[in-house]
Amino acid sequence: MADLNSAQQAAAEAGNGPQLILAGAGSGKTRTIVHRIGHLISHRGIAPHRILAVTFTNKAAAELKARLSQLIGDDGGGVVSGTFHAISLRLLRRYAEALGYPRSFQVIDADDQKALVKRILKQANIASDRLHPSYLRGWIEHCKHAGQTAEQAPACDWNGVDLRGLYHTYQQQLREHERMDFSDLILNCVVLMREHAGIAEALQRSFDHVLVDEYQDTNPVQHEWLTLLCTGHRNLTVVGDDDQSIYGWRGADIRHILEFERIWSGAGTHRLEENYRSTAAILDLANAVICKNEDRHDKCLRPTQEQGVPPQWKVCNDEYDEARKIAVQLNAWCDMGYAWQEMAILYRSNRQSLALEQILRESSLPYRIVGGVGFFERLEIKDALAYWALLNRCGDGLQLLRICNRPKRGIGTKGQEQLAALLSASGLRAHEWLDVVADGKAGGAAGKLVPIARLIVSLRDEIGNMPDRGLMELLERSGYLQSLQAMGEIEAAGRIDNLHTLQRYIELTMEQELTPVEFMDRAALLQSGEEDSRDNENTVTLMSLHRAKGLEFDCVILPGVEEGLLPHQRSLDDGEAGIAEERRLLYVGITRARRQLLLTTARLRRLFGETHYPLPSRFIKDMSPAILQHDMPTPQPMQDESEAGMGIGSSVCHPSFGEGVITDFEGAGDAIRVTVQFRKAGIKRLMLKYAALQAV
DNA sequence: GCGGACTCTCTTTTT
DNA sequence: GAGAGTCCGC
Repeated sequence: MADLNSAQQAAAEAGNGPQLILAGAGSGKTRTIVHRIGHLISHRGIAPHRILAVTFTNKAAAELKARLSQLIGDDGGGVVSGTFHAISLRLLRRYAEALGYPRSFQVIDADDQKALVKRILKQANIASDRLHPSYLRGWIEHCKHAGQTAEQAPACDWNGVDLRGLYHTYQQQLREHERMDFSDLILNCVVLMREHAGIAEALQRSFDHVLVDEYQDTNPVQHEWLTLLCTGHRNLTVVGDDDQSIYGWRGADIRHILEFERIWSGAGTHRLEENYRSTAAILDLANAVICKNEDRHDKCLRPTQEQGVPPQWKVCNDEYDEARKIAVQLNAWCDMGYAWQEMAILYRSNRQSLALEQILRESSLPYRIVGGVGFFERLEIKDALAYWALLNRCGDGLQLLRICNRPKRGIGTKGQEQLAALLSASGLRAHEWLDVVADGKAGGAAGKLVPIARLIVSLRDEIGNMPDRGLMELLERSGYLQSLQAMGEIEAAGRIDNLHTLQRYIELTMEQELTPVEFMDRAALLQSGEEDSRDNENTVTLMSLHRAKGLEFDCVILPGVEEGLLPHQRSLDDGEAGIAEERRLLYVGITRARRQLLLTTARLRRLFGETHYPLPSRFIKDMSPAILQHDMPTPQPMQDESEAGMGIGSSVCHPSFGEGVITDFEGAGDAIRVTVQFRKAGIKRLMLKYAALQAV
């Protein structure tokens, strides 16, 4: 406890009952939560396995475990910790049968989920311009986040389509495939507790204390999950920062943290406002941005570090110019003695990584991109896992259909439909049915599967009880590896490389004596790169702002601080709430930085083959040049600035060119010539005297 | 059923 | 501008 300041200590030692810990960015949140767990164990005599610690990401869960082992040793002493999804899945494995699912059900990933929704719409003869698959998927997700099953969902008519009915069909199909989607993991846990008092009581009795990290990002169904679990002892400790709530689109409701004290009567509240991470200059900027938001717990980050150098804002010509300026800055930081791994580029949209990647590669700067297509989402990995699951007697129909024609075995759409029907009629699990196929007794299109079925069945005998064996042989002898070659040599080499990585991963994981089903769970829940060995490599990190939550770097660059990108175009539809969340996103980005911070804006940005002329983000206005150094060629104010209310960065309106922003000027008096970046008309240089510009 | 060429869409963030 | 979807001839 000696490591803690008084606020942290009070939070860590707080007594029973609901506790709200409002922890600003960089205020030692994880340290406090770890010490609270340590305190519960060593001072209050709570058994470690009766403490449940919930996080949102696998990375945060791993971090928590590591810090716990550091503090109390012994592998964290048996504290139960994991993401909402991982813990839910663990519970469902035990109780799935109460929901009418076999215990061996699998998780469906985003890709297969999308394909399923499409198939349902096709079967129902609904064209995508009438109801878009992604809209339906989104609507169903939305219901699930709100805790509504297909029966409880509100009736909703969309262009004459009954959405609730389709939700129902979707759930039926999932059930037929013995699959749950990500949201089901949480919702089904809640349903389990709602409908089975016995199970609910058993779960409530399993834990004495529940702690939740990043509480600002809980959605209603997660809230109910916690409520059901903590009914009785009410020992719920939540840690979070309403200013960092950035998952509204995933159903997160910021009111859970704003109104915690009302929802949980008698709750203790603790505020951690001392920031140990960033320089005072960076915190000034962060505070200036976030204090403009209205619905928030009133608090302010207090610096403990030195003043530091002022953050900078650079305006660039286009995304390539931006990337080049970024490369120059990274090199400059390197010369100052910062390591590459202490630098990060955090963007709003993953698409922004394209130009950055290109320029960084040309500049021979070491970088790595976090995010994008995850390891377990790759085509060859999904194929291989499908083979592996069938080999290890846990593969389902979706997996059989996935590999039935890879490599080509002459089974097209019709053949696959027939296979699905045959499998369903057999009443067997897909992996069991393979035995029938191998005997040549399945008939129809299954005839084409006889060789592969025989291969699998014979390999099963060979590997016996060793799930880490046989995969590569199966891929080789089935002709799968050969079929990859059709993609071209280089591409195939990369994919085969991935398959070897998978093989190593299987061997490594199987040392922990997991069952094949448990292994598949891990693959389903694990995001790529999170626990990658590449974490240790000395490279600049590129990732989305969302992914950066919870991380910190000495040097941070936030590219694309523009209208349309930050705030994002799509967020504007949500009005004030949308803008507020975008502002928090910028706040999260700023507070990732310890020492150095650079914001950039491009005057021209090409997106989807179209050219845009974005204006600087509205948030720039909240960061005065006193706290954000504007990097402009001529930083003096214009003579008539006070009179016309204009200067560099001012938004203006022109009678024919429309809206724009002043990016530069030259000359003086009547001869002032301004450079204006118009939203639609592009860059124009105009005589201020005659241009009839109006300040907006 | 397959493969090639063509068209068309769809572009925020993730467990 | 790329990836997915569709059509068509073999």
